[in-house]
Amino acid sequence: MRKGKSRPTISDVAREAGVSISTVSRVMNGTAPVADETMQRVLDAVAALNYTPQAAARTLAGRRTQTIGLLLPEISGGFFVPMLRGVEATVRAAGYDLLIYATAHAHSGYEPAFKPLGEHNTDGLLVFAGRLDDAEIARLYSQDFPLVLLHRNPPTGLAIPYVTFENKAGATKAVEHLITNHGRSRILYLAGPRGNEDSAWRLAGYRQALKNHGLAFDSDLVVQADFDEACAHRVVADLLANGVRFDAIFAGDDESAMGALLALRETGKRVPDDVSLIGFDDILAARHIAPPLTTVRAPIEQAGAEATRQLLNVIEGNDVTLKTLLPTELIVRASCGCPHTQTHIDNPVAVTAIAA
Amino acid sequence: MRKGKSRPTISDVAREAGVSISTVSRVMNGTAPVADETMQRVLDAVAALNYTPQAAARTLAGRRTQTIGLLLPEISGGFFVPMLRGVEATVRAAGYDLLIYATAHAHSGYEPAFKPLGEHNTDGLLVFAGRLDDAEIARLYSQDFPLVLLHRNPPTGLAIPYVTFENKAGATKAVEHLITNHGRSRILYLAGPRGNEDSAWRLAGYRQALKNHGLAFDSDLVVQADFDEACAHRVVADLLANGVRFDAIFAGDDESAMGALLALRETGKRVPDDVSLIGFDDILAARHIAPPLTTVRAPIEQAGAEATRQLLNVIEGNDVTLKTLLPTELIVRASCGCPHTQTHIDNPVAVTAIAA
DNA sequence: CTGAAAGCGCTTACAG
DNA sequence: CTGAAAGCGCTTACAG
Repeated sequence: MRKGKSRPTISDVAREAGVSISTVSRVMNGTAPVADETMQRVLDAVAALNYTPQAAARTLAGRRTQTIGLLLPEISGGFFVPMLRGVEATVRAAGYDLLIYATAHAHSGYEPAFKPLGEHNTDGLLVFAGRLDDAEIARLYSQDFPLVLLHRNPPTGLAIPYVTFENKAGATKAVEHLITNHGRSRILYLAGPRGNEDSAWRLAGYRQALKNHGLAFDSDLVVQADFDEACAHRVVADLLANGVRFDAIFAGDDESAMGALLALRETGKRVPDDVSLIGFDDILAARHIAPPLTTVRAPIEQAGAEATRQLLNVIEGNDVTLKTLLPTELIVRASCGCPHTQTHIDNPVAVTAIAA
Repeated sequence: MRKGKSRPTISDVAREAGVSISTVSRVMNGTAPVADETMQRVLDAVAALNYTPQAAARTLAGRRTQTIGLLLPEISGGFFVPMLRGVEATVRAAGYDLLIYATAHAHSGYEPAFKPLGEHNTDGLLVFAGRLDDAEIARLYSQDFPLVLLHRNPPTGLAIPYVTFENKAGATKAVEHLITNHGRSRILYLAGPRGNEDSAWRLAGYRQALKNHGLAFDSDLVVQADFDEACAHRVVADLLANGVRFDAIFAGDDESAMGALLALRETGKRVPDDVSLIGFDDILAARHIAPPLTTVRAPIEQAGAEATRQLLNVIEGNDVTLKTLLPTELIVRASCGCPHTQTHIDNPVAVTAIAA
């Protein structure tokens, strides 16, 4: 808006068509029956003036923004992209707009005057993990403001829908593969950021696998790598320098797996001969690195789409699924030690059940 | 908005503070002097009621949306992510909101009722390449609607700012490196999508390099790979199957370079021994593939940021730079045939000037 | 420094 | 099927 040879309004269209603005509104929205001939006159006027209703006026009068907000910690990497795509496509398909706010720049000196996304500019909010504290979530919830959480549980007592992956099962499969198929026993776990629920469940799966096979849990083999390549690189290099011994790495996500791979290579360790490596997520890059990364595939884009669908259900008063756990599956490539000749793009080998 | 125990409005705050709504508006916006004591009362009321001004009402009354729209062909890959991040950060830093519309799903049966992004819901639009046809661009321009183009020239005669890379210079450097340092002479060029201006300039740079070194241009060595990994994979595989001979590939972007690499590997060609490979962009994955990809680094994130800055200039009536060409530089890794021991993450070797 | 009033461009009962 | 009118929650001259 602003500037410009002042845009046509609903009144201009009404005048041009010789009807009231109520009628124009009705044909624009299909909100009540209109005589064919009248409708045609309005449509012609709309076309002649190139009229588009102004969003703010519709929102104010109609009490709905028709937009959904997405609160993200950042825009980057193999994870947020498919998630964002899943959200965007679903939002659009439902006829809503998408407002996004990412805060990689949270500490860049910029402080927004008001909350960037909220009741004042959206009909509902998709909140990624730790992007909103419990108090604010509780406040919005108490106002009946539609919310869906991604990759975190709601604060206790609040019936807010959330969607995440089958993290524990996926992690268990991965670690059991390392133990059973490759005889590994000293397996490093590269954890995500402190407080990250996905990482906590993956750790639980890791411990479950050890237990299933009678291996002791050694807390020295759990180190924090923040789901970050550079951090994982540093951490694994340190471990190696300090002589910590391990024969496999289960990385909490693929980004940290890639950092670990670099550190191993720099230290002269061979993957998978000396150290087996498995990641989590199956980001695009996973199949392109050398060796191709064995990893637990997580349906990231679907998570974004499903969360959006639930949010739309809340907004539109439909039935809601409070808890959605999306399945994961082990994708076996070469970094674990399995033979891997497959280089074709679209045909990863999926192993859903692990042979004993 | 919607639902909820009806949110507090400016009138509620005014009543609570014992002032008029004009005064509340003034302290919310700092738009006129207000007595200290009055201001404090208002601030207290705002805090007590947890008041946030409603965006739609501000827009309608103030005639500005305070939001910027971004029109994208898709959300994916190594390219759109950094661009989106550059845009988002800059938009936020200026106190605007960001509305994004991506159309990977253009043909998914969904047809928006109105234009998704435009004068009705944004103060200005960032338009990626072919996302808007010339007619619509001309119409918006004729309405004085703020626009900035990314990776395309404005239609002739229209003074619309645009930002892109120094594509030709970068391509020339890359191809000359292949010729001079590695003695290559039959160099394949993997072009981008039809009509893509970046690709056209990269082709121009490729031809320039051939010319500089007295090599003939062979149109058989220019094939379209759509800046797409799968497409490049297929196209290069076909060429190889048909016995087309070449000793190097200059890929129009890194994604197609990765596809080419797969095809070469499947056919038993060694990179770089049999075929040298250079890409364009320097996406994150470039350094992780094997061999690490030599490529022309393009400042993608800065392009997004700079375009946003120019758009803000237009919106706010400041001076504008009509044409912004961001510099590129050759990043030498191993896929071209150069020795490459560097595996550290943050230290690619930059070659700005090519030794003769 | 402060308030009353008009107006931004729509939607939605309410009448007919 | 159609129109007149109220109202959504703000901003911004205009007066004082």
